[in-house]
Amino acid sequence: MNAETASAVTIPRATFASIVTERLRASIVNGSLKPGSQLSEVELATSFGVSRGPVREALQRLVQEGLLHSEPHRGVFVPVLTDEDVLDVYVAREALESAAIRSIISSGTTAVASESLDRLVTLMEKAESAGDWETVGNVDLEFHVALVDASGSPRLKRMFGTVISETRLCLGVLTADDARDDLVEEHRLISDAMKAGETEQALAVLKKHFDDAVVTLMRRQASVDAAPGKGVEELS
Amino acid sequence: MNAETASAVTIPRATFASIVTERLRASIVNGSLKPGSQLSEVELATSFGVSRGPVREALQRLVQEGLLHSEPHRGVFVPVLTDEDVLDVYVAREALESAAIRSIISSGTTAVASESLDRLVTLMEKAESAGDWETVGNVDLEFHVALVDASGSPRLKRMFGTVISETRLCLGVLTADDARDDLVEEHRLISDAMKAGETEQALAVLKKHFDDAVVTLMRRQASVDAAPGKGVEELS
DNA sequence: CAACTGCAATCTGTTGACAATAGTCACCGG
DNA sequence: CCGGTGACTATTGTCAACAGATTGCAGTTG
Repeated sequence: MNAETASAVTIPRATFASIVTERLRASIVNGSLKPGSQLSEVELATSFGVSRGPVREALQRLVQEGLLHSEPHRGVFVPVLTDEDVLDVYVAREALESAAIRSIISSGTTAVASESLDRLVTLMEKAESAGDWETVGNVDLEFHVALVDASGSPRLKRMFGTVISETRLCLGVLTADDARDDLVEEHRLISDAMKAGETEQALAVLKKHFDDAVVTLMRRQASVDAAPGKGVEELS
Repeated sequence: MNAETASAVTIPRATFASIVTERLRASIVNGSLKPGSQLSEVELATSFGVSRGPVREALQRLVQEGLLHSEPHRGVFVPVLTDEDVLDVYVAREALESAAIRSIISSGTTAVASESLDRLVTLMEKAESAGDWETVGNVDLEFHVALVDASGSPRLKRMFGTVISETRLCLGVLTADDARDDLVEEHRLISDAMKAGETEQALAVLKKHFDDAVVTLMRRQASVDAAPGKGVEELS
């Protein structure tokens, strides 16, 4: 990460706009930028050491990705995800990933897909037995990205990129609390079902996988809401 | 069009960027801007009578919609859709619209969905009997947009917006040549199947609908390729 | 005659400043 | 005490100019 940043500063073969976009996206999904907080163009511009132009471009991109919310003449804000949003993210994921599974199996490229998928599941299992839940969470997402990648559809992949970012947004970091017993196993089941050409079986496991994730997130969100949260603008 | 321009000059209630975006989008989907051609920022700016800022913003929006292709430090181009692209667009559409159908039926909001869907099908049938193929094509797309809208999923809707734009891009204007006998009827079948709660039936018709569209587009593309086309850069 | 190197033109990327709109807040009057 | 009106401020929309990069051409050299 350091090397990338350093080379970016010295030799911006990538544009400032794309750099700012990446940095902002990372800050949003890893939680550095708290949901609900406002992002000022001038503030970001000075903090990044660039002009408003690239910042403006980056903000616009992220708004269209759904990672930021823009209120005209008010400002852009980090979105606060409601229960409906969480549900909706998983509706979108199911749509995309189901299509990917169908596409992979029907096109007969299951073998190459399973190879990378299995590798990731093995990684997950290792991280799980090591109790490294953060890695489990990251590899989890990698698995699903690899799944959609394997479909070979640029558009599925493109759309999934934004949705997976939103997933990260509402996921934060995975902790031991969120880990279900069958979280890792479900990935193995999906990969195996695909390998066996059992389309319906794979889709069923995927759906269960998402349903479980949603209830876990809902429950966590409920506990956060119940807690005397750090209201940003309540008692100012 | 004149009125819009005039009001825009005097009272820009909409921003220049959004105006340029609309105009460009229209030019792209209706074919005024030939695929493969480069769009110069300064050229567009002068032709629209605005600065490069708004033009740049408009171009960026369209790039993210998939209606334009950007090569860093090179410029933005109107994409040339290959057969794989056409296929991929319909893979993406099937993913999204299938999910929409499932979501609508399972959430029991089929009644309200069918109402607007039926209305559009009726419009299509009228246009068809009038031989107005352009209207048939437009209402066709409206039908599918309404279908995804009815799912009530903001993310499905957002993703579909870009894909439907790409569909327009590879569709151009519908002519009598492209019109299949069962084109309009299939929409009625989808709506009816949904109304009856026949999920699998609706999905099957949708798939056939897309498969037919793809072969039609492929055939047309093949004929275009075969024709001694106006190669833009071949014989310079 | 072909290939390589250097230059120039043209485009994008970026900047800083200006202008206008909308939201906010304080003040005044009823 | 409450409502309206005014100015103020923050943010966005827009512009013209500058800088960096890429492409194509021309001149030169093997």
